[in-house]
Amino acid sequence: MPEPNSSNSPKLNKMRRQPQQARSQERVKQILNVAEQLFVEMGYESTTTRVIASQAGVSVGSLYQFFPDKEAILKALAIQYMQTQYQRFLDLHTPAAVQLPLRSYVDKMIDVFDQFYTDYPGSQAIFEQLLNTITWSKIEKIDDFEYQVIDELARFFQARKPSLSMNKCERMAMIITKTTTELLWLSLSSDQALRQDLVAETKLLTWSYLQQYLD
Amino acid sequence: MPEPNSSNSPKLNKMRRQPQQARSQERVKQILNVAEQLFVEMGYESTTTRVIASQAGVSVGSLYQFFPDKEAILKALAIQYMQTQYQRFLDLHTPAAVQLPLRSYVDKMIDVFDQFYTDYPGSQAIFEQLLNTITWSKIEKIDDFEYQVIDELARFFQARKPSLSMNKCERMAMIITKTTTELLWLSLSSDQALRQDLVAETKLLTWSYLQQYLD
DNA sequence: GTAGAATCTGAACGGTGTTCACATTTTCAA
DNA sequence: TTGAAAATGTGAACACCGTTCAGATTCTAC
Repeated sequence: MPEPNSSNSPKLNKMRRQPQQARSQERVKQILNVAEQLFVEMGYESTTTRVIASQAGVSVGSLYQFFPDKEAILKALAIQYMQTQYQRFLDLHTPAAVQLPLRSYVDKMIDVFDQFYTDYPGSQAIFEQLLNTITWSKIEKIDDFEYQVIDELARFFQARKPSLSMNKCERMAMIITKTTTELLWLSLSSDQALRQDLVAETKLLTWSYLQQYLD
Repeated sequence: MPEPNSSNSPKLNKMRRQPQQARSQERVKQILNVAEQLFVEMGYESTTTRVIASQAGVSVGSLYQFFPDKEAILKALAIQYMQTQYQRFLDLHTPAAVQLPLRSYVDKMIDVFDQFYTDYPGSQAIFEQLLNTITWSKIEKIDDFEYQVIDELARFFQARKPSLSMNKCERMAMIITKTTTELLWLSLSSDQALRQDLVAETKLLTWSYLQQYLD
């Protein structure tokens, strides 16, 4: 059977063929490392597959053995970052967090995302390139992560105030996720002074809105 | 002198050569009409300059006589929409508006933008394509419009509460502009029920935040 | 009517992402 | 150890894109 996964592997067809030998896996890492550096330095569009391959010490053909197209490389990088970002968000939601004053929780939550971008400076460029590139309709896995964040946030809201319907909680979570994401991105391309100010305003905005329902 | 405007015309170099004959002006309109339809139907990337030209009954060379590159066509369409959007926003800021209760003003302002997207359904797709395409750094004219909106809004805030510093007003305006833009875009790709809900929540969010400073 | 400027044309250019027939390397049963 | 099958690697070739430009065509004005 020369077909590893014909066309019905909904979760792992990022890669054309799963690398089965240690050598291949090392090459995939090399490609991702080189690609990230090039994407950040020169931008996605200006980075050609030929250059990625040559810098990684690999032929173009090999590159296309692991990734179905150029976009898949960018996606793979973005997904790595999104996974760690989501994990940090999950870690925040301890049972104790439900008891926190609303304002304290909001501050901590915004700080988690702000800190993530500080700890992984490359993620900003990768996310940016991804949004500018992808055809937007159907990003499959990509906004899957955003939906997970919204869902987790909604559950947290309901734990705080059980009288609210799950539907309402999801709307609130959607609003908060979208606005904070947008504002924190804006803060990333600002100088230090404006950045701190924007983070503070984001907290105030989020708290003002949530106060209308929770508390 | 075969050079109409060498390189120092900062405001009108969207077009390579200003059409001087009636025939040319008609062709430019044709190109813009055809391009808008194709961009909306098939997306910016999938629409080739060859197809735009042929559908408009024009050669590729002619197309490049009016527009320096493919992106300029998309920009020209977007700028048309942004101008009318900005005008509607300006019309809202009558002297009487300063006296309105905060909640009423917020409702009206959000409605202006929501109504704009309803009246010009094509604008959504054009804006979307633009954001996905443009290299982000330096969009010149594009976020010039956003800055004008922010500036106008900041002046309005200070007229409402003169004790606030202009700096603070600008920060508030920036926050409001970014968040409402994001949320209204989200509402556009939602079904009727969710859309109305999102517009209502956007108003609540905006009002909750502004209340902290104004009032 | 005609010189000269404006305009139009589409084959040609340089560059891109992607493929594929073939060469090379690894695996593993005999 | 061996050798054939499977996995992997290669880069010239392909299809297509945005863009240019030398030459043909049309318009303007005297």
